[in-house]
Amino acid sequence: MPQRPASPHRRTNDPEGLRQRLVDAAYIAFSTRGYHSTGLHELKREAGVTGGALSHHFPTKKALGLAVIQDRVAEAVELTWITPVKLATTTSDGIQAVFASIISELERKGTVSGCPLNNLALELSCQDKDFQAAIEAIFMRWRTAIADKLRADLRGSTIHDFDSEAMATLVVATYSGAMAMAKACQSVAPLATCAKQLTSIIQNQTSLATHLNLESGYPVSRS
Amino acid sequence: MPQRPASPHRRTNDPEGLRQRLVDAAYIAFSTRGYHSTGLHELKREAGVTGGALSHHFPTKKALGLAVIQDRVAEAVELTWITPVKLATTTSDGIQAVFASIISELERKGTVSGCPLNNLALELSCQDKDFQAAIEAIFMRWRTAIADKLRADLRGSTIHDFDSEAMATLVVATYSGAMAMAKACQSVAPLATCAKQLTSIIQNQTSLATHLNLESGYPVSRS
DNA sequence: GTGAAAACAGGACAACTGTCCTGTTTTAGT
DNA sequence: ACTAAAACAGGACAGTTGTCCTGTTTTCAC
Repeated sequence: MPQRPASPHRRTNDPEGLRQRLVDAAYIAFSTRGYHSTGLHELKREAGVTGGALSHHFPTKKALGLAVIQDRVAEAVELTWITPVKLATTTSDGIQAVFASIISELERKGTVSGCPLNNLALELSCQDKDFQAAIEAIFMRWRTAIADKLRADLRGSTIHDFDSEAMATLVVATYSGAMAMAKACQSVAPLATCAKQLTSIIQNQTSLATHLNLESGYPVSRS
Repeated sequence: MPQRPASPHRRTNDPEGLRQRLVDAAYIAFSTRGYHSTGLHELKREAGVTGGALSHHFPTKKALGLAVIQDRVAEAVELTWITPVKLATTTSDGIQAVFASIISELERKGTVSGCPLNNLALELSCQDKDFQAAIEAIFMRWRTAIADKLRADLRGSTIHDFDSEAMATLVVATYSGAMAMAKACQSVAPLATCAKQLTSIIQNQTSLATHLNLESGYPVSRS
């Protein structure tokens, strides 16, 4: 009698690869359709994995969600925001470039599914302490990176009353909210508008601070 | 034989009141726990209604969600944002008052469950066209109300290069995003920071425009 | 080679989801 | 008073949810 059945579904053990496939599929699903709207059976089908494999790598749905946040969402923020801003010549330029990149990407794919971090933040922050902590850490890192860049911009010019942390918070908040509005009206218009406003504000703010720093009553006229 | 049983659950028909109770309970549940995280059985228990009553007033969960958005969420935006801003002496004052009011309310209740409109927008916009349209309409009304107030502020002073619509978009986006950050870190700090930044920006922007409008190189010193 | 642990397969399971259905009671028109 | 419709009661229903369980296969240390 065959201990090995006729065609016993040959498989190649690849724990790392399987895990990546799972988290990838979950990241896409959670980001677009939402965490609670995505069933695990549905997810298993999309990722091409069985229940045994899923429960082996992630004993609960929460563990999978946490992995998505810490691995994929954090990475996405790093790639689309933090690195481009850090590499840009100035914060204003970096922000403008990031917005432009995201807008063109959205126009290419047709629909606005929103910022993955924001989507999961609003859905999960109040539901679980671990989710909240993981998401908060990403927001913190994001905000800090922009604040650092803003401070680097002002290196040399001795300006006192410019709050880099506050401005970084404004930038992150404005982007998040603009993306929410873009998702609500399925249009990139709010993003384009806020991008323009933000760069204008930062440039005004920094140049204004520079002028005030001259401690005289009149600004430097540029004509 | 008793056609009328011993104690046959006397009830008082009150279609309007029952509907209100249902939408109220659903508004609270959807705003805090989310649309998909709220089961209808759970909701029936909280509202104190039976399945028959629920399905009579709202044949589907979507119908209930739509009623929550159009009745309660729209009203909430009207009460907490549009009316206060409209009644304020200036847009900047109105915005500051709204933020202060919301912040103190959040501090009183201890937890940050987020902006109801934003919560439902991110959860439902991509899921259903009707939801998206209803939410988009509220965003539109919100933004337009602020833009109108900004234009009213500038009545008299002939300023050309101030885009009220863009500034209104910025205000709504910044508030939405700040509330999202506040929810993510369970702190009102982002709201307080963005409130300060916003009022500063509006005042700088309008006064700067006024100064530029003088078409001279120096601003009006106020001392 | 042998044993043990890791890596998977495949399905069972109870709990829950939203919807619907059959009755009963109240209301209102005539 | 009679009747039809509206307003509810209470539960049944099939589908789905996340989790868990028993096997089988691969890997690896010794």
